[in-house]
Amino acid sequence: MEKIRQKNLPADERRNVTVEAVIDLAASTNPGDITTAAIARHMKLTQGALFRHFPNKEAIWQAVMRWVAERLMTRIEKAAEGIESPLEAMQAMFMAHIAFVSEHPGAPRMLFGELQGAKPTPAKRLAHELIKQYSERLNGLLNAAKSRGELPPELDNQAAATLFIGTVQGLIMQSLISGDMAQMRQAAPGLFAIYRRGIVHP
Amino acid sequence: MEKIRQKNLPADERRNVTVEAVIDLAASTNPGDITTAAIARHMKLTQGALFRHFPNKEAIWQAVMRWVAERLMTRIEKAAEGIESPLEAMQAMFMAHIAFVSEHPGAPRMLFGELQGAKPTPAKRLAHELIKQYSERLNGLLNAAKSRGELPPELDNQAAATLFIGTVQGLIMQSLISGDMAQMRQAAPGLFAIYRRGIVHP
DNA sequence: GAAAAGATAGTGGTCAATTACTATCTTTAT
DNA sequence: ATAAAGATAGTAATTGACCACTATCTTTTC
Repeated sequence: MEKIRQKNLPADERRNVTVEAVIDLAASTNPGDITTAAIARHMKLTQGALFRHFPNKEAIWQAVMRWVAERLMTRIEKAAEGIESPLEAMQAMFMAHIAFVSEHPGAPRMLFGELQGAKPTPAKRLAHELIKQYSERLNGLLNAAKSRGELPPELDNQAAATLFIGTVQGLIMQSLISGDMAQMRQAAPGLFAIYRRGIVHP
Repeated sequence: MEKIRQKNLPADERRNVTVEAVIDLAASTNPGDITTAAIARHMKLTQGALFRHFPNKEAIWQAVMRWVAERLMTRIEKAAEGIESPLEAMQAMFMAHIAFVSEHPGAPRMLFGELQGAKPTPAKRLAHELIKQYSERLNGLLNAAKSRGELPPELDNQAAATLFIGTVQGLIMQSLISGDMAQMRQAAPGLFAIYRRGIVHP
């Protein structure tokens, strides 16, 4: 009594497969150009069947953003876990972020694509929350580093946090443009080294 | 003999107006969602009339990218002109870039939007050329700074150039997200200061 | 008055979403 | 145990909205 090929997946699992299909497609397609037909084709389903599990396309996008936010944040938290030095923790977060993106190139593209949008869709709200959570985490680490004497007290937290995120975003952008994700992991340590010297010095 | 209201513009000028209309719309609309109808409406023209001046939509996008590349590069060249210190020149370029973007928020969105695309359109080729030209300019300045003793010779040019562009891109991204362009010009000096300390220090 | 620029009204194609139907799995009654 | 009944998942065809682009007629400009 073996399940060789399970054609009909339960609803929950089908939704998960859908999200992964979108992330997959986003690695090589502009998110705005991903059609429901393309998603369905990629998971070997008919286009109409998608709407048995999602009320509309926007709901799919929402599910994808939730997936990205959850996976990215837990990945970053885990990386920083148990590291006593805040500066070292920031470096670990940086590397974990880059590693996550190099495994899922579609993830940042969905995020950027959503943030570029004009009107406030539910998916965009999720993207905003992710960025906000990220910034607050960084701000906490910067303050901790200051009270431990690892960073000068006069450092502008806002600027330091913006530059951290900007460095990640910039590196991702360059890699997306060149299409070479391996290069990203290689360049990451050098970039963080420059950033670190910039915030450490008086 | 006064031209109070010239309804029918000559072809050249109409093309310029079209490009400006697209940049204008891109400030508040995802580039991929800008329709020819929206462009025409924004310049108080009927949709079909656009195709008297452009063979197709792709040609419009090409013209826009040319506009962005030309204006941005001349702006940056002018800013660095006559500054003897390469590091000071880089700072001037940084500020000029930020100023340009804050005046034309649609410009970086068109650029990013085009670079995200999968297949190689003519407009995307132009975008690539812009980035390449920019990188080479930076590389030259970094080398000049090294031979003048303003930067340590062991500095990784590739990393420094990536971080420069990344810093600009990251700042732009954050401002696009918050929708506050004034904040960008305010935050720019602090960001460049951190970057500068990062590359100067041994 | 001729050429250039614009208005009007289409065309074919693509997309998200809907509908009517079929297949497959699960539960329940005997 | 097993067949009937109900629930769940998927198919195939269609719909209406919208889009880039075109053909034809009208107005403006020199």
